[in-house]
Amino acid sequence: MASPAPKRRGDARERILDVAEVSVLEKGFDATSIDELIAAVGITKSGFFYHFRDKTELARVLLERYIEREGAMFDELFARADELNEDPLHGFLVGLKMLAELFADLPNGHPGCLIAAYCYQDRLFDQKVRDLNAASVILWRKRFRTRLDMIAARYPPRIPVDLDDLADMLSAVADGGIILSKSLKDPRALSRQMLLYREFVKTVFLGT
Amino acid sequence: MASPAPKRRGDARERILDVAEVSVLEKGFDATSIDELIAAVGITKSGFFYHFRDKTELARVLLERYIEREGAMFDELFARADELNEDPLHGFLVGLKMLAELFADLPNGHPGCLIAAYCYQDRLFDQKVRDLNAASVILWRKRFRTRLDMIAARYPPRIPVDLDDLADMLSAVADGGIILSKSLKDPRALSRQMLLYREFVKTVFLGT
DNA sequence: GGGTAACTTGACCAAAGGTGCAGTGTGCCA
DNA sequence: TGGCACACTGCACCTTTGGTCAAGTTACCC
Repeated sequence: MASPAPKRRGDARERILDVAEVSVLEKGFDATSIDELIAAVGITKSGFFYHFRDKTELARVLLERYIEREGAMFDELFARADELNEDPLHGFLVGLKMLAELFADLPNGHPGCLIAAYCYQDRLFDQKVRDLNAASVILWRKRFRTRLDMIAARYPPRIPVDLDDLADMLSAVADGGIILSKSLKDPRALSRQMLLYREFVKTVFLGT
Repeated sequence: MASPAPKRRGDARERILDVAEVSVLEKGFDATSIDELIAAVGITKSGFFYHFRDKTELARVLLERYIEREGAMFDELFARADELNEDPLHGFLVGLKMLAELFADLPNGHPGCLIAAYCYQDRLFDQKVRDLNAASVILWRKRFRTRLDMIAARYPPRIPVDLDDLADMLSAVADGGIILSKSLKDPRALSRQMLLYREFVKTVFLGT
């Protein structure tokens, strides 16, 4: 077990979010009770409502934090991969391999994608949260589409694919791979799917 | 709106399952209240507990029904595709195209995959349900792996891929595509991802 | 030493899952 | 025609959970 809730004053809000995120990914948002969160964090119910107007606000803040954090992580990873490579294709391929290794090294498997969890609990959230969700998917598409454009400029695609779709496919394979890994309780499944996507990208731009 | 719950005697159980499935895919299992289900079906709470020991049993029966129904649907679709083609590769490619068209023609988009929904609510269910979930993923793998083996026997792969992984990728792209479609509220995203997977399969066995 | 952020205490409410059990109407089989 | 079983209804009651309200306390910063 982890340390027994040291009750550091002042960071309760962040700790609520940490505990809530794990719980939402394991049980869903509705099943994540406020009582459970405050017990884990070591505050009272009133303390919770001091930080969040209601459970809806928790959902929104949770998603905002997730989008920002994961976006930064991906940007950083692919920026590092680019530093090691002049060529945009090889930079992307190295990035995908690093991503696969990162996923493979998670000891308990990937904890899950909040975007995916939320879209299967759509009706629980308000329009603001749903819009945030959709916007983040578009953001992922743009993120990778930019890279694919740079690659396509140097390596004309050997297979006719829409680059928006190919960009979306990274998200799809990640989300699908997480579901495989979670269902099978096999952390490696996600990593293997990422490498398969990498193989596809390689083939699109370099051929067989 | 649909017809106003005709209250046909004797089929309440099946109608509970129908309503529950939609609700679970939109709100999650915990947020799907028994009160809501019995109101939609037009029976009492006691009526519900006559059919299901508890909510856990509803979850199990729901998943069993889903696995059986979707499995039969896929088998039928690919069997039809095979009838039109002597060649296993072309049969599979035709099947994938039919699948993409099927997805594109769903007026309100794909309702969602219960396997995916359940794996993001894992801790809500008992071991029996979790095992059922994992077994169904293995079953999907076997289903497509058998086809890929027949294809590989005639068309040696041009790209080094593990055929189990390539079989799993269909599930992954389907689940990931559903998440894309749901998040973006764009029913076509799933269909496009399916066609991209089809392009990959084609390239693996035929080259560029 | 005063103010404010970050909480606590405790009372209360409605909705939801769940239990227990007696009763009822409808169709089918002998 | 009788009777039995299936598919429910009706009602009383319990606990947990989200949420509200008002008033008080504690630590830290200026």
